[in-house]
Amino acid sequence: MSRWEPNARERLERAALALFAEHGYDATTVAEIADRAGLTKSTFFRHYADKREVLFGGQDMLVELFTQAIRSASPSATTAGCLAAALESVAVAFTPERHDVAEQRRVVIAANPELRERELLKRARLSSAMADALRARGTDETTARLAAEIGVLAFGTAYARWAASGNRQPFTEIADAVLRDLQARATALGAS
Amino acid sequence: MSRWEPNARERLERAALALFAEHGYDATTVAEIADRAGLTKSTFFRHYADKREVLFGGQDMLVELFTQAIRSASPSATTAGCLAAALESVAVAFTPERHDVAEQRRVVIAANPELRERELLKRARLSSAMADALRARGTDETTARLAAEIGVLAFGTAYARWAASGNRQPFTEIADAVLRDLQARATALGAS
DNA sequence: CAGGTGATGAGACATGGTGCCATCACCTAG
DNA sequence: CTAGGTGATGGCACCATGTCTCATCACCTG
Repeated sequence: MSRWEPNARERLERAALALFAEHGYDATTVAEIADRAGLTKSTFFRHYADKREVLFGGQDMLVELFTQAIRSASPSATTAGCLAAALESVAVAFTPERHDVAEQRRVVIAANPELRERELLKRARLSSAMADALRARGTDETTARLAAEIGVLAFGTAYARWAASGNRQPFTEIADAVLRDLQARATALGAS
Repeated sequence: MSRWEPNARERLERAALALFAEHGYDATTVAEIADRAGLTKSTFFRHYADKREVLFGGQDMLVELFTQAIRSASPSATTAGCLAAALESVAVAFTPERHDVAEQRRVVIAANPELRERELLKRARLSSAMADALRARGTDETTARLAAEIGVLAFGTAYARWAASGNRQPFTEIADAVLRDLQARATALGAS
């Protein structure tokens, strides 16, 4: 178990989540996280730009899934159809066996303003990437931004419901229902 | 010009904006800001929770204006009508004489990821407050959240256009056009 | 076995941010 | 006019985050 144990990132993420859940985010120092992972502060910051990032390792994959789904959608698909496809494509990241970790992570983030702020940044990046992907297939500027915002709102709502304690409903079903609801309300709102 | 010069907050905000514009946000220390304002680091942190906050002093007023406009809207007003009223009510904060400072502030924030992140937090608070105000007048949960998101998107777009160099169009006109555009797109998006 | 490569360790350093206590201006009671 | 109370400030110690540089070590390759 020397210096070259593999999976440094994974070890750091596990250690961080466990310590945050036990003592809280503020009361946990980077040195403690690194210690628990058998590493040092230096190595932590070589893997993560700051302390918050250790909880957001999977975000790049999420962005990739969203944009890939939109890029590979049929040219004749509607914008709303693209949103549905994008939401469906990320379901692979929210399998039942990841449910417990997701819930733990959700609680930790919810308890700390600094982490909620970082989550907003991640959501904004997601929205921005979706808008780019929509524009790339010819959607006009305003619709692209609006649809991306609705998509992120739907994702956030669906993720929260999926991760909430006790709810074992598949992510796809939740996301589908949320998106349909939002779409209907958008119609009513625009028509008023 | 001793210890008890008044308007400490205002002096700190001016000093901070000037230094950020000249040397950049990162290259400016809190001690330098305080020095320039004739104060000390201690006093800075007594007025602002952290270094970023010094650029977001007017946010509470913005929230107040938005929610007040929605609260005082006619019970028979549509949700979209509430958004329009809210956007119109904040125009008092964006008078021509504040244009230059706003533009300077916009540039500083745009140049720094940390500050952009904080701006997202402020927008989220705005959205949350608007959704609360809408719910308070009977709007259903989903519509309230969606409308608040659209309202903030409209505000952000309008503010950016208003503050952008050279544009001297009144805020009200810009906001109105942006909101109408978004409303039309929302209809089309929902109907697809 | 010599050298290159890449991840890690170690420690100095600046800054952000917190906490405590002393200081000073102003106000008010007596 | 003085004594004390109040509130904003200064000064300083302190810890954690985050940056930087250099040494170290494992592994691989010629």
